Amino acid sequence: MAQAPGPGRQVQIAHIATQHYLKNKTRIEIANETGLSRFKVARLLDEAVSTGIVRIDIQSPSGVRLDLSVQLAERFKLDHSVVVDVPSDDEQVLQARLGSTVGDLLSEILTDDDVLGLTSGRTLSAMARSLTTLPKCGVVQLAGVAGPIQETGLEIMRRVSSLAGVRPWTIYSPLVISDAQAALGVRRQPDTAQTFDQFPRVTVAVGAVGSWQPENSQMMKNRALSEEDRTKLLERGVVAEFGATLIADSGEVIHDIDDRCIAISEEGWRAIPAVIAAAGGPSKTRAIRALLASGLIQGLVTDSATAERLLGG
Amino acid sequence: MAQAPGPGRQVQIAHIATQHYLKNKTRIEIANETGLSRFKVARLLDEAVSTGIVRIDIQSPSGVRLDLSVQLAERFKLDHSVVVDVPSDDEQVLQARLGSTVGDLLSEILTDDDVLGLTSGRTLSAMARSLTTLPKCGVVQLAGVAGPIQETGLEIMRRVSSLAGVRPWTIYSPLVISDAQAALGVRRQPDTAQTFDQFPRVTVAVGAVGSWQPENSQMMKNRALSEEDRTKLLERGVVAEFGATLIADSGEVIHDIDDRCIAISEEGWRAIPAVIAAAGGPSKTRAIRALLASGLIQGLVTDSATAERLLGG
DNA sequence: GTCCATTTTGCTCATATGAGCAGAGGGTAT
DNA sequence: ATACCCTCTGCTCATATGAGCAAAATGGAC
Repeated sequence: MAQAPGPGRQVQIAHIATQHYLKNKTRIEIANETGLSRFKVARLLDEAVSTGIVRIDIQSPSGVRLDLSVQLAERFKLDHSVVVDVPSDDEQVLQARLGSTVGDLLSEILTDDDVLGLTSGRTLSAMARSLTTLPKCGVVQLAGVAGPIQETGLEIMRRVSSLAGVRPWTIYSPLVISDAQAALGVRRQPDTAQTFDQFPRVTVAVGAVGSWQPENSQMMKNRALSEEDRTKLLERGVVAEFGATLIADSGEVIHDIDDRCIAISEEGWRAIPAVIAAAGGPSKTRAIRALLASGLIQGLVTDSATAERLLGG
Repeated sequence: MAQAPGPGRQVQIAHIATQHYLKNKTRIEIANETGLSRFKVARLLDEAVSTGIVRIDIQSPSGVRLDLSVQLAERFKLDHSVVVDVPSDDEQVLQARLGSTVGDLLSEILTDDDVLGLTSGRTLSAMARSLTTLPKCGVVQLAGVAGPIQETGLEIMRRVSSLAGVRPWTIYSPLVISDAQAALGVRRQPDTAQTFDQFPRVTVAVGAVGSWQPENSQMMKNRALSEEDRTKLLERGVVAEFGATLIADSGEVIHDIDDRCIAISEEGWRAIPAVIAAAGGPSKTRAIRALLASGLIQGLVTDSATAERLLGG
């Protein structure tokens, strides 16, 4: 007689469920109080959940979308996943929110023993502005400045290392150089060489994501990249950049201009135990998906609309 | 360091809570998968609930307000309590809904061994109309017909006993008689006397509630009650009637016209193991409260607005 | 670097719980 | 009334869990 329970039974179930789930009584205590066996109480509690009388939800009291965060972490095998609601479509608001969230995450994760690696970008600028405290960890710049405005990237390094109370390892160079020969010259400069020497020591890294298709990337705007360069790379299937690492939809890394870039290499990324990307918005979803497919990252901080797109298909 | 958890810890808590509460993994299984101790997992699960990340609610998937039902039962020490949402203020809609609900409750409770006692009233008419099946229990009319329309009360008895497949014990009499002497005569009639003889056998009773203050009562309209009668009884503090049993706010039963009434007595009610009242609406709330205070009933079927008024103070 | 206070952690052992099963109970057909 | 099938119930025993406590860890003051 698997029919729906009548009102009396429903109230009985609700009473027992209230005692257990809301008042933390054991099944044996409830059995003693109601005259039922503990087996019967257990079955009624199971029924309370299966009929929807008891509903257990993972809520998000603090604005972090915990449900989506857990789903992303499981789907993409991430060690760190934080999804936040961002009520505005404005890209600056989004970057500010993602920046402050990844800053909060770093404050939790980092210890004095860590070495923090950073790329550049507006999301990381927002992160640097929102941070208020860091442990005394190392701070290493992982890539030259992607965009036309050098000062922004250097401001990130200045601010973060100041909070950590350490001297930063910086790169006074653009991200992309006109030719491989000149890039060799840049890498030979003592300051840059010393920073590159720090790359293997990095234990936690945070990077922004550039999108090539659709175009939303500081690197693409870099004048050392000719129109021919861009066309060729798009034809090769580039859809994302992480530092200067170029990635196709499949996750394949495309190495065509590695020798012209002043940034950590693919192998360098893969040697870092905890790599976290901070990015979101409709124009970056494809790029984020490609980055996830590359296996380069162990963490992602994004917004809920992007998370839903990533999870949906 | 009792500060709010950061985003990373919140997601960790949400992950663990998801595994336990939604995927039914034990604390030991989760400990093995995450590398944490089972004690730590237990503490994180406690924190999930205390911070509101996990929320456990008693829902009402079927229209029975289980939360209010449980609260009423606990507050007023009721064995049976069913509260339903009634979206309309119309009294007929309310009575129909309460009638069908108490019918459902009876279908659950009654067995062949029971003897069902019934008063009259529109709520019980609705109950009789909505019932589709009953066990082969006895059916006893507990009170003469309160209102001016005799046929309605008899229709309840006819229909209910037909569903039970038994011959009903009826009372062909009004509820109130002009004087005690005449009432003695009515009780001496063989059919009525035999029905009264069944009263001690009743195991489950359902009654509607009449309100005297504010006035919403079929009994008050009974022409055997003079204006002087009514005035005197109101002065004595009557606010409710149950069958013909008159009750004051305090729950005290007022016996002034017992000898003129053709109905089960207070002692008769108190001898029945399961007495259920079915009533609701703003005009009956005070009466229901008085009835609850009397200790005459072990069950109540009402609407959610009335339940909230009863619970509110 | 040391000391102290507070918080966090892992433990023992008694109690709570669940999975699978055998027996009891209920309903329907004959 | 009896037989049969399905559902429900209470059981055993291995496993899960919690309360209270001692030890370890952490952070701040000096």
